[in-house]
Amino acid sequence: MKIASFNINGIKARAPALRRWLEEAAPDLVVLQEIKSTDDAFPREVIEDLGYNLETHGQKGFNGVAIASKHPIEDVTRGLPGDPEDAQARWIEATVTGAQHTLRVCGLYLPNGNPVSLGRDRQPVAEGKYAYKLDWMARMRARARELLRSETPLVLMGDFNIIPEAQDAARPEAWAEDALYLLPSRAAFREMMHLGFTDAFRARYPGPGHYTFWDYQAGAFERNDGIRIDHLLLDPHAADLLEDCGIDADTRAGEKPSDHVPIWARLSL
DNA sequence: ATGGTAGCACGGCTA
Repeated sequence: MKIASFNINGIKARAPALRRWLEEAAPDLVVLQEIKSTDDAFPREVIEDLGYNLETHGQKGFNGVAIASKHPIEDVTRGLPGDPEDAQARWIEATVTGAQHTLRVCGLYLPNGNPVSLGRDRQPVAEGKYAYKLDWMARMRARARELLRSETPLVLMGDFNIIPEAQDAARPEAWAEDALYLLPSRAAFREMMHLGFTDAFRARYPGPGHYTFWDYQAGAFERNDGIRIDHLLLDPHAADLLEDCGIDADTRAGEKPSDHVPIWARLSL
């Protein structure tokens, strides 16, 4: 089964590019982020016409996630547990069944966290949007712990808005005081990983120069000034099924592209 | 210090 994640940055603007990629890459399942649409306004035919089932968790104007799958989508839940006050649409879960295994999928759009206010000592202060990011990551870790107890294949994938290591940025120094790279952000990500997750891409491609996002501004893509912030995390059961993984960087060079590109993995489910 | 680009939706926020 080929599974993928793609931050499309607006379903209405991205419908043609998304359709082209779905036809070309033909994933069995894809989680989408930044659909920037309510469930009602989502142009479902863009995805359903290609033979996918679709479950959305939308919000007006911002955020919003979805799961599309050629297999039936079962046991869907919407929203990240842990804060009933949190109205932002950033988390969706579902179960799909392959020939031999069942897979629990979490599709996520982790908060960006900028701007970060720095104290007199130039250390980040956990307030406002940055506090929301760190709180959200603690809630994600708690949910991951719960899901790991089932001892069945589990994958967390999406736009994590985290640059895990210096080698995941073309110019790490440019991100030194950014919420995507600050030490508390990377530490929280490592805490998650230490529950037992495998970064599917890193498992197959060690080394620098692999990115999933290039800013629209200042010709970042042409200069390959990118960062790797979209990730596919596998629990030990799913990691044992990993066959292949890749980044479809060429979609960034297409017509009216998203600023992110798809990442995918093949699991022997 | 600022501005560079894009999406949603039509003003200003988010990234």
